[in-house]
Amino acid sequence: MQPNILSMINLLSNLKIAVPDKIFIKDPESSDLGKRIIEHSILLIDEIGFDSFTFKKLGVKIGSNESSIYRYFESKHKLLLYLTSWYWAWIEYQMVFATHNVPDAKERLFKAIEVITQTIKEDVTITHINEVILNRIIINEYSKSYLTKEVDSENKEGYFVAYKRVVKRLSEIINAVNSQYQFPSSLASTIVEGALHQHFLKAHFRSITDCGKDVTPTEFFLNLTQNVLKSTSNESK
Amino acid sequence: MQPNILSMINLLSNLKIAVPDKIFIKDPESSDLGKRIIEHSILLIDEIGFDSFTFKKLGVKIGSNESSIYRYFESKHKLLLYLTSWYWAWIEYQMVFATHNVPDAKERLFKAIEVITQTIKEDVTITHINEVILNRIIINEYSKSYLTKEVDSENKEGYFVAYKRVVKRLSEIINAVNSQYQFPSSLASTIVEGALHQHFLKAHFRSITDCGKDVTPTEFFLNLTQNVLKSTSNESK
DNA sequence: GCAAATATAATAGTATTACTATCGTTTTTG
DNA sequence: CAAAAACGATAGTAATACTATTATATTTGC
Repeated sequence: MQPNILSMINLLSNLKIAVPDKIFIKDPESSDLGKRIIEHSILLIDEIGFDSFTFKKLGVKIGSNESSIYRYFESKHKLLLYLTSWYWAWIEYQMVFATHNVPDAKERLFKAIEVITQTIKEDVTITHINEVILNRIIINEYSKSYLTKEVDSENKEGYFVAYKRVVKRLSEIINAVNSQYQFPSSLASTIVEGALHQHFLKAHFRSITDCGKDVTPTEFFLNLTQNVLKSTSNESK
Repeated sequence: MQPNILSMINLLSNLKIAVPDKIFIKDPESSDLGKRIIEHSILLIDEIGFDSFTFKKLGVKIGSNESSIYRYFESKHKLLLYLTSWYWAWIEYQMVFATHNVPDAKERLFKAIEVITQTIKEDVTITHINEVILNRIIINEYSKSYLTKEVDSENKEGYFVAYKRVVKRLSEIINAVNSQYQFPSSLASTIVEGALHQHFLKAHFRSITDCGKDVTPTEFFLNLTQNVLKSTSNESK
């Protein structure tokens, strides 16, 4: 029997999303102040952008002190890594639930792409994290978390595992649909990154995207993936 | 008149405005110091990354003063916009040149994708601009030029026209190959952005890309585009 | 060839950022 | 209830991202 949507949502909201613990000094989930830091950093970054975001400004917003925030995160960069890790871990859970007990590989791929490319419409949990706004932050700021000179050492520390797991899961589903296809990882990473990009273009550079009112990034990437995998499977000898 | 001739005329007139003049205070091409600023900003950004790059450090490198550099660019952000505009205008030139006098639409698409996705191997010009290094900067820093709160106003000022022209040209070539395909702009923008991303993954996150020693981003995107356009053209009513 | 215009260099100064360090007070908990 | 942990307040630092001013060097137009 299929569990209904509501029970899945409940289960999701009760799950603690795992973020690599080297990212923070003190786990923000372990205290009230920590949760307020996360909640309001999402709101403030969305409001003024990550570049203008400072711990001092966040302190004012939450009625706390700059120095207290530094006891949770050693820098705003680490805080961004925390938020992005949380987001991708959350997406991974959505992917797993959406594809769970779906026997047909093509249907699993359809569901997975939907989870990855869709606009998050409503805040589904009752926690301090607003996923709708966090999704906007990912679209606008995610690249900044890895486009740094420290990317290789931070990658070694495991700061990007959540993101890489999402891409790997998608590439496995792609492979299950068509094991003849030569580039499952590149296709998966192109879909994940490309979805964020199409959402950005939709909001700021409409002349170079077909996504807008009528067309969604989901439609575009579903069509693209179907065509790519259909063609190659027809070629199989 | 033939379309390829129009294309060349178009390009020539666009090369003159390759870099919108509102980007700089004083045209760096107009003086020796200006050229040294461009030449060494490329080297220094590649060396230490855009985030650590400052006009003071650049001044030391070129034996000049911070205040003199500020007479050319009002901020390091504007300098990045200059470099990226120059890069995309240069790519556009390469695209038009490579597809010029190629009668077959599929062949034109092949050549265009090659120009956009290839690793730039050698510094082809004799100018102060090293395209190999500039290409690395675009891979590592381009997103930062538009992932800002000012993107809409800067877009209105025309700071991203060069980039948008490259995407539009590619989408036109896609359309010439298969006018039935529904998402030429999204496919084009996905290829342009995705190529940069695959190059980045190749260098830093090898586990989520198939691109590496054996496979190039060019191969991946050529295969993808062919499959996407083949499938849809077969469906044409 | 020389004055005027322009370009560049040198110096100083400002507000802000991204922290670190210290210390006192409040809150938690064993 | 005492010790530990958490938090707040304040101060301080080096660097950043500039602006402003003045002096000097270079180019140019007549």
